[in-house]
Amino acid sequence: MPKREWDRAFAYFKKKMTSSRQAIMEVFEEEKKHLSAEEVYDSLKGKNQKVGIATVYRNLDLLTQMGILHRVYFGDGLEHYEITRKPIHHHHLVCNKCGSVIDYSELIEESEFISKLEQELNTRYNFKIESHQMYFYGLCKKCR
Amino acid sequence: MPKREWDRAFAYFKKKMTSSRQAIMEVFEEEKKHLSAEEVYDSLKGKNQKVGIATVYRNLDLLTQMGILHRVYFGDGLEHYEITRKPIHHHHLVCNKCGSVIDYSELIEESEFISKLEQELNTRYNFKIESHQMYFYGLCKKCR
DNA sequence: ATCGTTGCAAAGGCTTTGCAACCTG
DNA sequence: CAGGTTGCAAAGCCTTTGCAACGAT
Repeated sequence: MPKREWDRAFAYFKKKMTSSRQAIMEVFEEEKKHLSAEEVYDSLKGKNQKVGIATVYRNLDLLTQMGILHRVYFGDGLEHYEITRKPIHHHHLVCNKCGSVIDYSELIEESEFISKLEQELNTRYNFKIESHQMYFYGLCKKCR
Repeated sequence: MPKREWDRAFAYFKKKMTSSRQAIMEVFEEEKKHLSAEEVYDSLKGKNQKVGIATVYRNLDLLTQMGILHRVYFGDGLEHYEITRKPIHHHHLVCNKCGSVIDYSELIEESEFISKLEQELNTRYNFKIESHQMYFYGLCKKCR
């Protein structure tokens, strides 16, 4: 959020801070959820910010590489993006019927458990786990 | 695997057992991993089984709906499919650099933990969780 | 014989790319 | 000013669909 941090991050990656990028980040800060490229594009149009769809894709990709956003996938054929909020991870409950998605913050026991699990997996498979994603599929309140 | 079970399953869903379907399932049984539609298609071609790509897609979809296969997504833009092996779930370690994927079977403590977690989430969000998927991203043995 | 299934090619949907004009540091 | 960034349209991919011929029950 603080504009300073943005500038620093962009400088570090040798990227420029443009109005498109700022506008895209504002969309995520306002909507606070997982958005597809087209949803971001539409949201910008609604705010009279004329940003081409290609630019939206390019910047979602850039912001993902910078670690500011990350991709999530719910099985509907589109990539979605959400703000990376450290250190609070969140996972998703996806409704198999209506496709709605509930975000929930990792419970404390859960974070602890996963952390231990990651250590175990790192050892066992000589891996270096950097992040994880968990999806639960089922029926939501309305559809069950 | 037992052909009998297939016949029963297909009869139940009012579908016919065709040579294409049998060939597709054989590919999964032989290769025993997550395959994309095109990988299945290529594998069939290699076996001199002429099955159109559209048929591959249609049957992967059908088999998924029947619960025989399920979809997984590793972030590379393609859907992958794998055989559903009850009751042993497995999760994935995905390398951010080379894209390789390691499958590992859920550890016992893990199954237990997730099971409890699912109950908690069902109560908390009035959900009915039917399945889950977990992905760990990082660097593999070769790339770390 | 009926009705699901297949192949082919065309269409569709999401994402990427080429390139000239534009803007930031 | 130099070099990253943008918009537009075209191209690229993966996936789905229409339709006539085919095949399983």
